[in-house]
Amino acid sequence: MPYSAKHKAKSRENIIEAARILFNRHGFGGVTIDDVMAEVGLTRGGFYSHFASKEALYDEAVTSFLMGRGAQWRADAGVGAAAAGPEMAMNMIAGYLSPEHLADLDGQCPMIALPSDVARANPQVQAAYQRLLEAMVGVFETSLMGEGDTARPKALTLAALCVGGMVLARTLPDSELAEELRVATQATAHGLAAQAKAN
Amino acid sequence: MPYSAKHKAKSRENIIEAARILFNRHGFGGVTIDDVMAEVGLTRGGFYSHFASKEALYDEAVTSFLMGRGAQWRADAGVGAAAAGPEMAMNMIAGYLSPEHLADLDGQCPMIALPSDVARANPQVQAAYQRLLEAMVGVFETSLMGEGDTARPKALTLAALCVGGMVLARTLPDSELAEELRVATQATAHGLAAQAKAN
DNA sequence: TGTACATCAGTGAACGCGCGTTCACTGATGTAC
DNA sequence: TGTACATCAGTGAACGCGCGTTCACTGATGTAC
Repeated sequence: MPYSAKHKAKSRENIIEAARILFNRHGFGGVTIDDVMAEVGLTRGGFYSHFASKEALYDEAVTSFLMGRGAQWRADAGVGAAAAGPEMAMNMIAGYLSPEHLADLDGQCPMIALPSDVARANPQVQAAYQRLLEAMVGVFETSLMGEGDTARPKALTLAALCVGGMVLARTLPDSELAEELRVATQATAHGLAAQAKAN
Repeated sequence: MPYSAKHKAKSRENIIEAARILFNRHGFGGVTIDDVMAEVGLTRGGFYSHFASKEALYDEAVTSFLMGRGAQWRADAGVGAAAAGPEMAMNMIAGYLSPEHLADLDGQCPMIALPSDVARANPQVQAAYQRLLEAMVGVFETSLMGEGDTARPKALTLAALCVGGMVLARTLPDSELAEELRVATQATAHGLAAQAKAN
């Protein structure tokens, strides 16, 4: 048998990683198969021995964020740690609405980079996107569990604030206004997460 | 002179109106010049006697929302009325995060439909988008003026909540989750807008 | 150890289609007389 | 009032390019003997 067993799997991973970054930067329509393959040092033709179509790659790229960097974020925030509390939500908000995340075009969360693309993509891609949101909401909900009935709606609201703030900040050409928006959104989100259970 | 003076202007308006709706539904890349012209009963070739390019049309379509339906919304919310107060913000939130707006693919605010398109469009389009946001923030800020220092950041946060909630709800394939998100976001936004100045 | 071989990841030319844009032309309209 | 005319909004064929996808081929690799 030619090539080691892992050779092709490695190429596949490289392609997905390159795709995730390029899609984040330029959107689905702004990236060509050529772009992706060139990025990993391969040529156009080989693509279809790895993926059925460009859309299939898109799906994989979104999912890879959830499993990779997204999982890292959740771990950093304290998910899975023995004592889950409001500080888990606080950590997530601090990271998601951070200046670093706003500046990180390559590594950013696809929920920020791709919403209008996804709204018109096939159901598989939309499902991958929804899993991203559910993971985020899940972190908030777990973190705020002590609040009882208000935990769930508050978790959803925090997700909308995080994503909404970043989407708008990313889209605005005026970077001062973008930063003002990021700061205001972050402060409010922190406030909501820290609010006493009495609410 | 052939044709009445208003004939061409009317065609131009029709094209922009059709474009606004189609772009809202399908995004920039999902709409062709043919689609737009066919919608108003004209043919492809005539387009370029009205607009320099597809991107120029995109710009006009976003701006037309601001001037048309967007202005209507602001008036409905009470902008320009003698007594501007928190209820103006409440009205805006009620309308923006309403089930009707969520369902209205054609008439929706372009900030919801097009964020990732715009983030990669030319500066002129981005500027048009920013004016949309500034109009919305302006309404909130005016409405909350009584709060002093907190009015501005709160206005920005409310805009992020409104747009973020709708963007996510629109993107989710699970309509129950989408509705849950819309309701939670709306409730929080209402709460923030109504909060005592003491905050 | 060295050589022939089978496999298959990757190559790159070609295909086909869609779409933004151009352009020579048409025909409906209002005006001049 | 009626007719010739100039204008220009709109027509539709054609162009050119990009890009997703296909396919016959290549050559690097590990195995068999």
